[in-house]
Amino acid sequence: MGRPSNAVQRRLQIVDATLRVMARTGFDGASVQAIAKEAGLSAGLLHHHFDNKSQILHALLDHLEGLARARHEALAARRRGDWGRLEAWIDAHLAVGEGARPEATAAWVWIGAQALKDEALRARYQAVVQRRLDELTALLDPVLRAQEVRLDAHALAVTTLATIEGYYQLATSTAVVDPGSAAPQLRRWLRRTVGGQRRR
Amino acid sequence: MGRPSNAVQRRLQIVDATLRVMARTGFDGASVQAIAKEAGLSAGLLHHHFDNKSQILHALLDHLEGLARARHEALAARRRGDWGRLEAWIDAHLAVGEGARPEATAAWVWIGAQALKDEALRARYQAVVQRRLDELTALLDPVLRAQEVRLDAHALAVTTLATIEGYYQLATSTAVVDPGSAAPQLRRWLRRTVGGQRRR
Amino acid sequence: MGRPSNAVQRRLQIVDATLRVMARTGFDGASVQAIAKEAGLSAGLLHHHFDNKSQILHALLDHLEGLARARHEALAARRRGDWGRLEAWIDAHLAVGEGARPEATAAWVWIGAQALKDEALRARYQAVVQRRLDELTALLDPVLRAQEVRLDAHALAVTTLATIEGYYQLATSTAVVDPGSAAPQLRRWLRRTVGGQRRR
Amino acid sequence: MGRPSNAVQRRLQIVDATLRVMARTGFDGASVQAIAKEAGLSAGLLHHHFDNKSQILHALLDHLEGLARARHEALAARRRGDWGRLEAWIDAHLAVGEGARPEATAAWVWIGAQALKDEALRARYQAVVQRRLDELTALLDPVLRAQEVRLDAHALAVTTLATIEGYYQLATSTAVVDPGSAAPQLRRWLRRTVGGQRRR
DNA sequence: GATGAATGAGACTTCATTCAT
DNA sequence: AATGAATGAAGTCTCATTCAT
Repeated sequence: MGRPSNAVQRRLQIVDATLRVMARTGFDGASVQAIAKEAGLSAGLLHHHFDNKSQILHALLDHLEGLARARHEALAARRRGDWGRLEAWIDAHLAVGEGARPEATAAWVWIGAQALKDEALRARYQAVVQRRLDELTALLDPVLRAQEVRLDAHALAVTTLATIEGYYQLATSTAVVDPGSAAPQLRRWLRRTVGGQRRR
Repeated sequence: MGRPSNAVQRRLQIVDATLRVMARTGFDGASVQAIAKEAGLSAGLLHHHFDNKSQILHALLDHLEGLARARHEALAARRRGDWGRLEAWIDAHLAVGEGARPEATAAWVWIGAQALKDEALRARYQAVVQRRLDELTALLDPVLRAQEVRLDAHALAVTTLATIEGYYQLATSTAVVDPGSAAPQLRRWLRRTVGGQRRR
Repeated sequence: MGRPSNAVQRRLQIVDATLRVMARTGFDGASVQAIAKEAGLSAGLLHHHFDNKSQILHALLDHLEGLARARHEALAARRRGDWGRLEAWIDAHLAVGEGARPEATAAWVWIGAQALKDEALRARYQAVVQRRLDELTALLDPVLRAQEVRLDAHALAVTTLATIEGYYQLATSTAVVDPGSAAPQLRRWLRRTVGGQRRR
Repeated sequence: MGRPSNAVQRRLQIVDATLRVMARTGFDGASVQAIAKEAGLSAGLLHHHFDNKSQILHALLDHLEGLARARHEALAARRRGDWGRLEAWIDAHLAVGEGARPEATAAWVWIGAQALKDEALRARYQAVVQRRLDELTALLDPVLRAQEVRLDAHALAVTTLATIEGYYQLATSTAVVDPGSAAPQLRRWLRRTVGGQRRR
């Protein structure tokens, strides 16, 4: 009885439009009107599905985390060993090519920027970052142990994540970074760092 | 003969107020009125000294570059050798403590964000990044040569700069990074990377 | 033969929800969506049972008049004599306690306010006021005659009704009126006014 | 130096436009746009002089109190004796004619209505009502004493004020009250109440 | 140089109402 | 009868910018 709900699909449609608009025109350009237009919907409808604009960003943040997770799982399925799993994670978060969404990088940077002003968003953003840090630490730890390298896995994870975030930033706002080279470069550096003295 | 011009001082006053406002409330909060209030001036006066808001950001970008340059020169004066100069550069851009301005970090992130929308700003932002990249490459090159390490100095500079930018981002929007540990951590990593096989 | 109509019950349900919402959040808060939520119905259904929002107010006006009438009848049944009937009427419209609905007072004030904007509502509101005035005049007249007081019953009715409306207003928007004292106070004043010279 | 401020005059202009709009179209019609149009100003300018719409109502409330006070003082100057002062107060708040502003009545009613939703406004509204109550009590007290009438001046003041408020309400929303007769009627009633037994 | 009034566009949001199901 | 999606107009407010003084 009654009209069937299409809320889930519509919300995804709105979030995806936000992703595209943000990648194209930054956060300033991502007005509710602009998002509505990109999604082919009326501005009023966006408020039927989200309480306010901030909620759309929250949903986008979840969406981005989901995209990264999905990509990681797809890539991890093909790799074996501690090194393989670590590289799969890095490729999932940094590499271009199959399954990558360039818009996601820009959107992620904008959300990070907006997180300062929006307290609730900041809390969620920080949680995602923390989660990534934990994942990375867990992946680095066995590698370090196997190589008998005396390095703090957590500290290395922070630096690695910073590098990834920095690549995002530079790739979004400048042309000094070749997107395709980021992942190989980081993999090389990590291998060198971790394995550098393995034969000592 | 009229009153003496105080334009230079006023411009600096405005730029510095922008720096503080941006660090506190992000780009969204940095309205012309808010900047004027922070500077203790009227909003109209800001447009007397700058054509438009974007010009204030341009000036702030220059100001930030100047701050970093000044800090670098101060630190470099005390260091000797290729390693010393490289570490001085890193400390100038990343370390806390003497001469560091925490607000500059946040403002830099916001300017990077705004650069996407504002084409002219993006060009200048990119130029600054390029300049830093060149400086860093020039500092890394002799070190790599001395250690007889076969690494592309430019590629290493990109990764290093990305790490620095990423630290900025993480420090501004989250609490997962301890600001004090960023510079030592990066120095350690670099030494390991560059010097790792120096004894081979 | 189709399902039996529940229109009457639904309309009452909607009107009663409006009464509660209005008492709680004023006319501003009484959006169609808010009323629907309070009633546990969908907003669309409200327009199935009422042509538009104004019609709900019309129905609420009728409902409020019905409530007062019912209360009056209940109270009048226990009283005898001209004085008794007059006091029953006053208690029905002003007294707290048994059968009184505090929400009705606030809702009545809001409807009076809205009546200015909504022409059709104003006509009905005015009709209700006129009816009350007539009732009050008819009740005052025999009392005045019996006391051989030379007062215009209609003029006295207007003032009395104004006092009642004023009590509503003050009780709704301020705390300067003790709701429980309004009816006794008005009764006392009336007795004094009407009976003041009865022994002349 | 700099442009001279016309803020006081502009604020008054805005408040007065609000008074007129409210009297004509009620609170619903008193949108910021409508007020701006009535005042012949842009909507943006209203927010230059008032933080938000609610502040305009606050100022209007003050303005209305000022109007009543001014009228009272003008009328009181011509009257002598306890009775004279009491009647001057009543005429100031209720009578039509010289110095009376019919719009003020309607605006006062709307502000009372809006006070329920707006907590800060309610506090001020209540303060004004309380002040009037105190004034009225102070005026009634000597009259009651002189007549050796055993009546509680405060209770009588509440009822009198309620009657006045009720007249406002009825005059604003209905046509059952002849505005010109309100003040004489109330004076007559008061004289009867207070003086009824003076010759006992 | 400096102030503060003034504007107009555009931001987010709410809401009564309509319509497909 | 009932739901919930959908719309479009209108609401309040912010803001970069211009202009009179």
